[in-house]
Amino acid sequence: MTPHFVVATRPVNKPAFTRTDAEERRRLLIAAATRVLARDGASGASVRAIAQEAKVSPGLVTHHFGGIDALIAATYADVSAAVTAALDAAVAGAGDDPRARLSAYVAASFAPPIADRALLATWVAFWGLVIARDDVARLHDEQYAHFRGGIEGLLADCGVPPAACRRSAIAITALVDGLWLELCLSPEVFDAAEARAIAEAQIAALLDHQAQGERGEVQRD
Amino acid sequence: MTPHFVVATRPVNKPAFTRTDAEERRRLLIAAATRVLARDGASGASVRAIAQEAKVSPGLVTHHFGGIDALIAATYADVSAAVTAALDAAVAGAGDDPRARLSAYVAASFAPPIADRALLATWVAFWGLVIARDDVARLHDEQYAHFRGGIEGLLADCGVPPAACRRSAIAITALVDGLWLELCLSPEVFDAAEARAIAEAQIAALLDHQAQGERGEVQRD
DNA sequence: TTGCTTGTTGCACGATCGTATAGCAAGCAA
DNA sequence: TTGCTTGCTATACGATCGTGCAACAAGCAA
Repeated sequence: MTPHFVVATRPVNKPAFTRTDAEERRRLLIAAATRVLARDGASGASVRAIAQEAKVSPGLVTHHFGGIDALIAATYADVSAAVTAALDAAVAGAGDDPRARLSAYVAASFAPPIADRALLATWVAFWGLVIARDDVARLHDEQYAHFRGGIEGLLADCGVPPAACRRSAIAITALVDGLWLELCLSPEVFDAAEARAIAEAQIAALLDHQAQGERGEVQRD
Repeated sequence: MTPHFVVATRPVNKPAFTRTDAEERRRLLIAAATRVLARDGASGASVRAIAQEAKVSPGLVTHHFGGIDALIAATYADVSAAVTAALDAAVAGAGDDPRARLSAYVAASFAPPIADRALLATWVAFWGLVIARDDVARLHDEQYAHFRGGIEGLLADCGVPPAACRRSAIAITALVDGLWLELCLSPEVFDAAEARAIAEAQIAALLDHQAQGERGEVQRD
């Protein structure tokens, strides 16, 4: 017996969906992709999962981004910008003392929202794309150059001679990245405070060593 | 018109496949998984791709490992062991001077087969699993503890006081890992020789700084 | 109220995923 | 040669993947 009426699946006066400005919708999809990437990792970030997280139809991803790859790349750019903003804000709020600004940068690297297992999942997914795709590799190179440039500036303000800035910045970037990675992967080995102390000790050693080198007391390498 | 005979797809006297000892076959599958992981990354490491690389039927993966996850975990253990062996061999071949042994460790970290884009792809895939799965996370913790323990021993031989060994080892591990990661991700920014020089300069600064601290000249942190 | 623009839905398509299983056959033992 | 053990193949299954497309409808303009 077929019913002669259709059961309403929603209140008749409530819209089935809300139209949104294209750019705003893109932002919402990027935000959803960020959450899914953080929660389920790279393998879980499918078109359907992201669309469900954003409470929209899967077709919208193709419509606004042309494909899942472009959405992931846009998410990479967005997360990178958020990390940069968090680090810049920490440095800007540290006052005028160059050494304090450098310490603020390091401290922010090991504090939320940067030192976060969810952010690590996002970053690992991106590294996978950096290896596999040239366009994402270019995004990474730009971001890394930007990070290193920021450290170089902070080091120059601390009195590091220009000739040593580049290698010192690479060293500190690598140190912070390595500590950040292990802090997120195995939080029980050391905590954020110890990561910060380790980084500070290394930076102090680096600056002292360079100052001695300038005075001619020690000359290695 | 159906032919009255069947076309032979292979010489009648040649075996269609060769039987192999179970343990040996497991090794061959792990080797194939390593190659696929390095070539195509985590997303390309499917059962079918690995089986094709090993020139066997896909069913063999399930038969010998019970599932793709166990094969990937076994591959992780195998690659970790290979890295450990390469580092140990470099240290063992460096003679008796403690400082030279530490330098050999660092140099090996930035040379083949360790500093290799293919190995990075494998490692990134593993990190994704470390985040998603507890059993792989335990594998990682064991490996990291092993690496750090090795550095701690080398540092102790270099005269670093026991109380400082732990944090110094974490610092050097993070520094080398960070340099290794960026060296593999963006080989055009700096090369292996510069990575080695940067790491050596940091280690020199660390050891000098600690020696000064012991003599009471400087006391920070 | 009417019409138009376009953001959005919902479904279908082929490809590929991991896994289970029935049966074949390689190679050793007798 | 015969028989047996078991490594191995081949196939099928359901689930899920990314994408394309036609129709729908929300919301503004007139």
